[in-house]
Amino acid sequence: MKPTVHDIAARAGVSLATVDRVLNGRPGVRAPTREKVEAAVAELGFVRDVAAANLAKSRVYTFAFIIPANDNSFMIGLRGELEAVRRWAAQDRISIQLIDVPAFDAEALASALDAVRAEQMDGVAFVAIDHPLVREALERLTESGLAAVTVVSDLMNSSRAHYAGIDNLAAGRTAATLLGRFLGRRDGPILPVAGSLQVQDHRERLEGFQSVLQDQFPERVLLPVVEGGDDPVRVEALVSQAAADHPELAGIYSFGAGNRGLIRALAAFPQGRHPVTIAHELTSVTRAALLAGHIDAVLNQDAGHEVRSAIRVLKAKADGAGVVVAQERIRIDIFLKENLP
Amino acid sequence: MKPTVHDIAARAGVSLATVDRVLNGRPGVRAPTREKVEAAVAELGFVRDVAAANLAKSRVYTFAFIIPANDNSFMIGLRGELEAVRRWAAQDRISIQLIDVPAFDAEALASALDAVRAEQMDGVAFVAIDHPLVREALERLTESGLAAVTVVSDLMNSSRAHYAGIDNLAAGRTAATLLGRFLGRRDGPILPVAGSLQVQDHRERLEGFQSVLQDQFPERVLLPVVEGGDDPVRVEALVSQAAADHPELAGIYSFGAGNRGLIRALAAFPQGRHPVTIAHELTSVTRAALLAGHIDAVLNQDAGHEVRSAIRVLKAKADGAGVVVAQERIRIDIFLKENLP
DNA sequence: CTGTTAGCGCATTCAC
DNA sequence: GTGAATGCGCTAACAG
Repeated sequence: MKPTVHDIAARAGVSLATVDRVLNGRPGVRAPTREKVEAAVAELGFVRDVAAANLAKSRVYTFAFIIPANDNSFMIGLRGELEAVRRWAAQDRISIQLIDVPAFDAEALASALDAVRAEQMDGVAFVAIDHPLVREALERLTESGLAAVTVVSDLMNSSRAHYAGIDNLAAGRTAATLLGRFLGRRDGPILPVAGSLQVQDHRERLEGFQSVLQDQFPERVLLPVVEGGDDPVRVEALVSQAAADHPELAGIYSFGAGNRGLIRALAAFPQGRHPVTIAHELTSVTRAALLAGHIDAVLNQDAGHEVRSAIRVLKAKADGAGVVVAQERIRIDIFLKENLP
Repeated sequence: MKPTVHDIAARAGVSLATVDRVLNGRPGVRAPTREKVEAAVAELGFVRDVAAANLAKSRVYTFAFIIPANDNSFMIGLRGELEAVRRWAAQDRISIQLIDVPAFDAEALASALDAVRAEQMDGVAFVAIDHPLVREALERLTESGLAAVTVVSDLMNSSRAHYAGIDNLAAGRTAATLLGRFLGRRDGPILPVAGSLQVQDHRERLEGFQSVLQDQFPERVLLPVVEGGDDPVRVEALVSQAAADHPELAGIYSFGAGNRGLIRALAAFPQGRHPVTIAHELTSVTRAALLAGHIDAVLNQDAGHEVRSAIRVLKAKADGAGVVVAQERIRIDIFLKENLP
């Protein structure tokens, strides 16, 4: 049988209350007593039963998710996953509060973080924006003992406990390899379509893409990157324009949102002159395009996995427990028509 | 506050014991009393606190994993994942027993299943072999109220509660698309290398592969499949032989184990005549080969995910709870050099 | 058939 | 500083 607090108390010759004080690092125990208890814990290999502890405390974990009020399919999907996970999480006594902030608004994000700090929650997950205001708010947060994890977009060299998202540099590199190899000997330039180069993720994807292209496919011409602002209408216009300017257009790497516009532009290409296209995020739009043959591959980050991972990590931090590292690594999923879920 | 058994008892005008009897479907309650309790449960929206219940019962979930004593890297990795998950699972009061059976031995598997049944465990996960003896043992198992899930290899139209593994037909189709597109206009036949066509998984992969190849790349010649028996030595000999017989060999799809032999054979190819190669399962061998450029893509099933998924499903069944469906779907991972974890 | 009671492993008042 | 007692939500004897 696993040792309990009773066993520890007996072994150390003290009462339950004292054991509890030591275990939870509370004051009011003389050093020699504390050492006796710690020795007993080590000798018996005691590990506290978190479930029982939570029951006794009637503990409810309260986590906040700060999500940009962005209306693209990916963010909508993320919200959906969060909602779906809520009931599942409730069974584990964890309650999740969803906080909306305007998209791309560092100031709003920073004050949302401060608000969370004021509410004394157990942890917070947020889609990061790399901005001094956000960084400062994050530091304040972690200094108050709150666990913070970034989701989808990271904040390097900060005090966040974890990042639940993909390596965007690697994603760009993957796209380049796939596109280069799918194109084979087919001539023609490649058009990179960003959402916004203001965003760290997109910059990283582009950087990875360019680097592999130069390295592995040096003869391939890369057109100047265009920014669609994650807006279908603008994306459609930009792609159509590029098609007109470069009749030989052979490939497209779309690494922002607004893929609805991309698909519309692609549908206008003449048969057989269809550029090889790779896009990001599996949504109803990209899924349909993949099946229809308009898109050749989709790189995806699993929003559900990201949400669940963030919660697991937050809970582990709150319990002072460890995580299964491999389980928390978010993969760069490659979807072709054939391996669609 | 969430309602507790006390609230139900008060609302229904009965005692805790009676509530408990109804909740757990135990006999000894008159129909009208039972209905009163059920009404109270429904009205208050009561859901029982599984953690508290387990604490009261001192419940320990006991699950068995029946794994073939196969010494290929994938199975070794699977064992490793199982081991890694054990400590994590122990925190949730779940104990996992690992049972070895000789590989490809239906009779041994069937008696292992019977042994598990005799031991009154809570659930069992096993790598299935499609054989009448196994099917019968499985039926006996589930009829005794045990939950069973298949891992890696499924048993269709059986009473298993869940399959934690990939769609092998889709995997074969994915391989064909990737290989066909990577080859582009390069001439030459493709060699399919199986482990054993006795195994359902391998048959399915081949079937999917052939079907897409005929459909999408009808001009491509597919050589007769060779069976390496998951043995590196035999695989090396077979691939070398094929290379000698077909100097123009352009592609290889290896969908069994023994990839160490495949890599050795590939290393002997002259520069620039290297066939485009796709293999299964990311191991230290295939990872190194991917990085070295000997292999072009690896299709993978995440053994850690499969193990954790099997455990989650088994636990959910034992609790009579539901699962997050999307979380339990095992993806066909595509790994290129660029998106290696 | 139904109710009372004592715990599961831990945390938290309150006395001493 | 330390200890005894009570309860978290639920189950499982044992009575009645």
